[in-house]
Amino acid sequence: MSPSSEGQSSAPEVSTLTLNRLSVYLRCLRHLQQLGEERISSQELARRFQLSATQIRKDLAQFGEFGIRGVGYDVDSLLRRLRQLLGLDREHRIVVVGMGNLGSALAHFLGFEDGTFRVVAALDRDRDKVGRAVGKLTIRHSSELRETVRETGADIGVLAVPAPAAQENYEALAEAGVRAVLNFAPVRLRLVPGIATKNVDLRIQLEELAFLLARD
Amino acid sequence: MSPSSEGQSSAPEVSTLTLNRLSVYLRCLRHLQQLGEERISSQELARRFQLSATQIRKDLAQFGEFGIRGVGYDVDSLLRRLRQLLGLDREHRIVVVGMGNLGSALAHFLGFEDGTFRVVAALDRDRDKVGRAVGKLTIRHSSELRETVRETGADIGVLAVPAPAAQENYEALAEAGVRAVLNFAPVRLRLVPGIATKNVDLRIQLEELAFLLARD
DNA sequence: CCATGTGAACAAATTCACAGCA
DNA sequence: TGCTGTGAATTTGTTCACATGG
Repeated sequence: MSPSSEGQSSAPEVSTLTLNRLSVYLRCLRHLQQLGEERISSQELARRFQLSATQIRKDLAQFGEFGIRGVGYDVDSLLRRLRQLLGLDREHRIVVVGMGNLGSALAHFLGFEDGTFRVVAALDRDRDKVGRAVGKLTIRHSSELRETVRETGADIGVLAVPAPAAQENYEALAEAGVRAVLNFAPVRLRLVPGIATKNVDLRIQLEELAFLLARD
Repeated sequence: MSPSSEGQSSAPEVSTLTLNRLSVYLRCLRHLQQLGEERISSQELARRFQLSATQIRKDLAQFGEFGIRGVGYDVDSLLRRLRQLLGLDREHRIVVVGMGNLGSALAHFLGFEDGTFRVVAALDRDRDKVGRAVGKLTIRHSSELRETVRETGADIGVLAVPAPAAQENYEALAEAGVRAVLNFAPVRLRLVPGIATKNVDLRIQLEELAFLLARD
């Protein structure tokens, strides 16, 4: 099993690897668009961003014929298709649970001003933190999770609580109606069916670097 | 190419996937050790933490025979072997570049009190931030990177600067003598040979969730 | 015996090589 | 002609099934 556990979907099964590359392509295209480029070939895209041309084509071809043979891809329209494909044509609302260092930073950091992701609530179980401001938000108490999700229409939960509190808060998020969770706590969650769950484990990343350092 | 670009090592080539699972096993074992468990079979480990027993054995077997046939693994000694294998038997020193929300949080968060990773310096290019405290550290100016790395013996750099400044600061870290970099900036870095480089891209994680949400 | 360690079977992902179309 | 889209070949990763040995 991959260290980043996945949720469960139904349709033609697109892999996490592919999906993450689509995000990369999307970013590259945004960049090109800002540079005023109108067309790009897989070759050129690969060269500029250190990607694989064949893989770009394979990845895209999974979802339809987006390119023009002999020419390449139209930057604007590919951008549009990718955004749609990734579900970025509507805004996602994020509730962050756990207002420690990391949680507070994430509450600031995960809001993008482009109508894709917006942080709509910040919660903590520490009563002393409740009422404090985090950016434009006011911290609410964790016990108000259900109301918060209902009122704000949050569909994504970000877990930034200490490890021992993670499972409990994860389940609370699921209960409260969130459909996806990004977990920063260093634990293996017992997954709730129907909730798309991803782990971001910073210690694991550091340990990988430590291994590579030990190897030379 | 994987969205998390790897550095380059020499020896028997162990995959990122395996490596990350080893980190997971390590964590599970720490947990078991705290519970006072002395022995564990791959089966039992798999059951408790939702892993695959065969895969645990394959992963471990790559590095030697750690188990006792008919019995299982000795928690303590396996823990020791894994720590050693992952290069966690010595302390790694981290310098964080970029003291925005995320950088400051990481400076707090990435220090573990167990002799494996310690944040030894925090830098920013904004003169107004220089001199401020972040935890027990005082922010220094980015131009002092080289001296900072020399003085502190930092071997890992954490990049938490805005996207446009990432490449430049990445190369500066490499120049300054750091051997590994964990990049949080949402860019595809042009890699410096000999520098182990990993990307943690939070937007990509969110976009994966967005896709999964769009799919039902 | 029983759980590890492992070759062999299988599955997934990537790369190759080229057919097909603007 | 030149680049996309794609089957076929290859490589990489996972699972199976069992021989091995404490």
